[in-house]
Amino acid sequence: MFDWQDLHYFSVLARTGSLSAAARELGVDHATVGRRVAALEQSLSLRLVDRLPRRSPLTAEGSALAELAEEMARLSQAINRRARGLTESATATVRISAPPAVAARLIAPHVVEFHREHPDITLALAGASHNAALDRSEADVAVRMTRPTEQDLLIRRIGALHFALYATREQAALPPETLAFIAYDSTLDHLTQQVWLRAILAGRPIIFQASDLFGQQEAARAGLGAAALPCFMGDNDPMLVKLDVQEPPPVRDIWLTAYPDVSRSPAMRTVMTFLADIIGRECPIKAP
Amino acid sequence: MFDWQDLHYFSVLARTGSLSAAARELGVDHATVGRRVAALEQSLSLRLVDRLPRRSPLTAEGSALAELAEEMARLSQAINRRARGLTESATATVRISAPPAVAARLIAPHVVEFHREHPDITLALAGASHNAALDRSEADVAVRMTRPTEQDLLIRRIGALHFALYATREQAALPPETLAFIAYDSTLDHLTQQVWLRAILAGRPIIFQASDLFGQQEAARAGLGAAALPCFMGDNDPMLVKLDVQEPPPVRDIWLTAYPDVSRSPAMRTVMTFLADIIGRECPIKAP
DNA sequence: AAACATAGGTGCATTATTGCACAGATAGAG
DNA sequence: CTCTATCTGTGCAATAATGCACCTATGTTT
Repeated sequence: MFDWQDLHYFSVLARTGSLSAAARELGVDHATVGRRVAALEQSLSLRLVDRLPRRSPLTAEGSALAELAEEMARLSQAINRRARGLTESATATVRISAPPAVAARLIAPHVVEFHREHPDITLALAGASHNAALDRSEADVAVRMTRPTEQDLLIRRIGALHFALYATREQAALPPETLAFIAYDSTLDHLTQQVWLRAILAGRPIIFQASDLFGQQEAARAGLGAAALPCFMGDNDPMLVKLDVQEPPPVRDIWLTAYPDVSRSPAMRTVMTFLADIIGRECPIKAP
Repeated sequence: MFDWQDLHYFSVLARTGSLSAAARELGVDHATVGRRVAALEQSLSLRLVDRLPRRSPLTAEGSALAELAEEMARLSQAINRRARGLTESATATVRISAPPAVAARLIAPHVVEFHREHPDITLALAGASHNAALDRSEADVAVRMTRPTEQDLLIRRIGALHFALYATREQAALPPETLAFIAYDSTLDHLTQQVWLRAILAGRPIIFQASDLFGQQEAARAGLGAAALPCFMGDNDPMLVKLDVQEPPPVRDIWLTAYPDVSRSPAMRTVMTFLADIIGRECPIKAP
């Protein structure tokens, strides 16, 4: 089988009429075009080109083959177009990584309206406790509760997450000194809201430990005790009320991060705008 | 534009399912196939293949492009077939080499009827004193008066060339001891018919030496003397008559020779049959 | 469970291809 | 007719591609 690239060079020679013109279009030396076409002739055992001092007209055989070569050229252009279409539709699947609660309660509820406005963009939302590695393409864009430290990332502050203490009405009506508490397990003692909760215990017990906010919320709804929840969870739960606490509750910045070259694509811009909007509305940076 | 040969390698990978299988079919190293497909992916900005430890399945995008690549492959096979067809019609010009007299007087007069029967085959007839080098493609087929010695040639005896002494009627009517003779020059003393002629001189002179049979025939027609000519020349010349000679005239075999692979082509078979027929009719192996 | 065969990735030496510079030829302009 | 610009072919140095050997991983066979 002949080298398909030799045929490519021949097809351009056939269309342009000279080695030099073909070379200019292909971005190679005229000698290379000459050698490639000669290699094709040898491979096919056929004279495709009459070699004159200043011209290289096609032979009759060359003209016959040029038609098929032209068809190959059209196919290769179709492949390029198809590839571009696939590339564009490939970036129209945007993968988001966010802390589980943020993913499930802050972002997921708004995906319906996003999809209605942008049916051509598919969102893939992953609730992840760990920071997704953008450098390994684990996600295209990430929502983080701590400011990313990587140098080459695009980083934008999009919101402020307020926490508060929540319990059922019955639990809230009890004498404060009889309250019991719901918290994370001790592996997460470093979290800002966990530090705050331990600070307000005042000798009162943590009677339930859960590994995520969902479990804490469910236990609080069941009347087990009081839990430190993000306001977007507590405020939107009709069974829970906010408890007053002397110590001011913590606030954590919400960050959006992605690689700059990826974030330039239209689909990515659209998704990043969407995330900034809903998080900005639910967790505004400036207190209302 | 991507390298078309990269696409070729990808099309074989797509069809065979593995780098190793593609490499075997293409006759290259599996590493080369891997690199070529990677180059294609880079050029198209697309992931075509999932790289697993023992497999390289196509991605969805890869499958989509594989269809177009397969179409390119079919076209390239059509190009090969078309090229072979053109090559075969190119060999429909058959080049014949024969001794000059055989070419001009034995073969050339019959080319008209050959062409009428085979308008698609072009004959190129060369009268050559030296043996055309078939190994250097100086001719496709040769008529020889000596048996070729090359090992790998196809060799066939197609006729017997009879010689005789010819002169005009006036010369033939003279007393035999007064005859003068026409011969080749001394560089051709080794020829069978020249040896025979010198043997029948009986002291009579060679008064004219020519380098070819045409010159000898023209001198004989002019009444200069007697010449040893092939019968197909002498018998077909109304101005010449055959002279009786006691010593039996020589006979030389006529050989047809060509390379076997070339002689298998239909055009070559047709031409070789034509040569064997006309030479067999004019110079039969068995005396009539 | 162990051994064997095969697949894919990678570094490096070898081989092939390419670009560059130059020469010869030709067509067009002055 | 002469000069200029451009085209094509070729030798050689530089660059790129390939094959080879080796390593790791996996599936199959014993």
